[in-house]
Amino acid sequence: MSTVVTRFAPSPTGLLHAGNYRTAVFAYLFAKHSGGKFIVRIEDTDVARSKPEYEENIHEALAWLRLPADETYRQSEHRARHRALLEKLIADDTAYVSKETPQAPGDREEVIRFRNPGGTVSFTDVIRGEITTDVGDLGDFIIARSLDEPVFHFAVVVDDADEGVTHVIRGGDHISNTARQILIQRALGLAEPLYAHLPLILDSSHKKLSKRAGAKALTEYRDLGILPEALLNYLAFLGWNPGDDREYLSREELVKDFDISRVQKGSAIFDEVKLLSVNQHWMRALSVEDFIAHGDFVVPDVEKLRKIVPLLKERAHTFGEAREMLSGELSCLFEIPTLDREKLLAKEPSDRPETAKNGLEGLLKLIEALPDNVSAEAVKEVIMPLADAEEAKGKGGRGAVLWPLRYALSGAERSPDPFTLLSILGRDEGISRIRKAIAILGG
RNA sequence: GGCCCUAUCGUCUAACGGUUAGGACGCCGGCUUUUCAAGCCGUUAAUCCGGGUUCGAUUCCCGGUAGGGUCACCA
Repeated sequence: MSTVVTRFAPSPTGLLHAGNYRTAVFAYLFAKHSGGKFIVRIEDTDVARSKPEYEENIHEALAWLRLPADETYRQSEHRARHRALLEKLIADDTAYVSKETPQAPGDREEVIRFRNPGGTVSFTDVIRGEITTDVGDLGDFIIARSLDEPVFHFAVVVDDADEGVTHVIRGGDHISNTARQILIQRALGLAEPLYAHLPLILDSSHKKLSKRAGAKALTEYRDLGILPEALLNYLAFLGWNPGDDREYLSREELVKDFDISRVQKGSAIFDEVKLLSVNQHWMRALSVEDFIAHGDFVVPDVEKLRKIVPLLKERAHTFGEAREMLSGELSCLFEIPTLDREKLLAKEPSDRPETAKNGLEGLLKLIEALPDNVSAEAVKEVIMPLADAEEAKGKGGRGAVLWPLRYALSGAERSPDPFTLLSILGRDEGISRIRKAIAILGG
C-alpha cells in the first residue's frame, strides 16, 4: 500500500486568492486524512514574472492557515533534470526543435515541440469519473522555450513523478491540460498519478475567482481580522461537506472527516457574508485571553478590555470590526462622552415633564448604594423596579428612565444596555456621568 | 466558435430509485428588560426543460438549454 502524496504547486507571479488556497486545503486534508505527505512546490519556471515577494507571501499564507508542508521545492531547482529529459525526448524524436516566427515580444525563434501522436487520451478523474480528450487538435504543442526553459506542462509532469506525487489535486481549470500532460508522461515512461479536479470557486458574477476581477489576496483576510480556523473551515466547506449537519469543524475534525468522494462536481460561489458568520462563530469560541491575544487591540485599560470582550464577541464579525468598535460605538467605555440635552430628553413623555431628571436622580440614589464592582445582572435587579414603576404611570414609562440613563452613560444613540455599561464603567464613573446629565437638565 | 466540465432554495449544500425534498448563511416577520447588537421563535424560498427506463425518478440514460472552463513561447 503506497502512501498518499499530494502537492500544492502555485506560481509566485502574484498574490494568491482564496480559490488558490482552497486547492491547497483539499490537497492537505486529503493527504493528512490518509496519513500521507503534503508537498509544496513553487512553480517559478516563468522567470520574468516570478517574484520573491510573491513566493514569500505564499509561505506566509500557508503558515497562517497552518498547512505545513512535509517537503518544499522550487521548480527552478530541477533545471538539470528537466534539461536531461528534454534532451532524451529530442534524441527519441518524440520531441523536436522547431523554427518559429515570433508572434509576440519575447517569443523565441526556436522552441521545443512535442510530436503529437494523435488519437484520444482518457483518464479517470477521482471526482468526475472518466474524461476523454481528442488530442489531435492540440497539434505539436510546445514543451519548452529552450533546453533550460521548460514550459509548465513539461516541468509539472516531471516534478510530480520525481517527488512521488500520487494524487494531483488541482482546480477544474486544469482539466483540459491533463491530456497533454499524460502524453508527456507516457513519452517519458513516468507513472501516471491519479487526478482530482476540484470544482472552481466563482465570484459573485459567476466567473472564476481572479485577482484581476478583484478577488482579495488571502492575506487580506488575515489583515481584516479573520481567524485562520474560520477561513479553513469555510474553504473546506466550499465544494465539500462531512455528510451530516455539522457546519463548524476544527482543523482536527476536518482532517479526520475529510472524504474526497464527497467533493462536489459543480462550482461554488465564494460568499463573504457566510465567511463572516463562520468567523464570528470561531471568534466566539475563543477564551477571553485568546480573544485579546488575537485582537491586536490598543486600549488604555486591559482590565476593562477583559470585561468588554463579551460585547465584542456579540457584535463583531472580524477583529478589524472589533477594533473599530472600540474606537467607535464602544469608545464611551474609555472616554467621557459629551452629552446633548435634547437627546437626554428624547424619550420624555410630553405629559410628564421632568421624568428624565427625576428618574436619573432616583437611579442615582440606588446606584450610590451599590458596591463598586457589580455585575450587569445585579445592576439590573436594582434598577428595574424603578423603571417598572415608571411603566405603571403610562406608556413608554420604562424607556422614559432607561433611555436617559443609557444616554447619560454612553452619550450615544446606540450602545449596549445601561446595566452592562454600568458594570463595565464601575459605580463611581457611572455616578459621575449621571450627575453630569442631571446638571445639564437643570439640576 | 471547437473541445471539455457542470446543473437542488438568493448562496453553501443534504437526500440506498420510494422523504411533507432536510440543514446552514442571508433575507423578511415576530418576541424580549421597548437604542443598537445578540438571543429565541417563525415565514419565504429549490430539484433547468423535454423525452425515455421504471410500479415509482432530484437520483439512471439520451437530447436540449443555461452556466463555467479551456483553446499561450502563463502557470
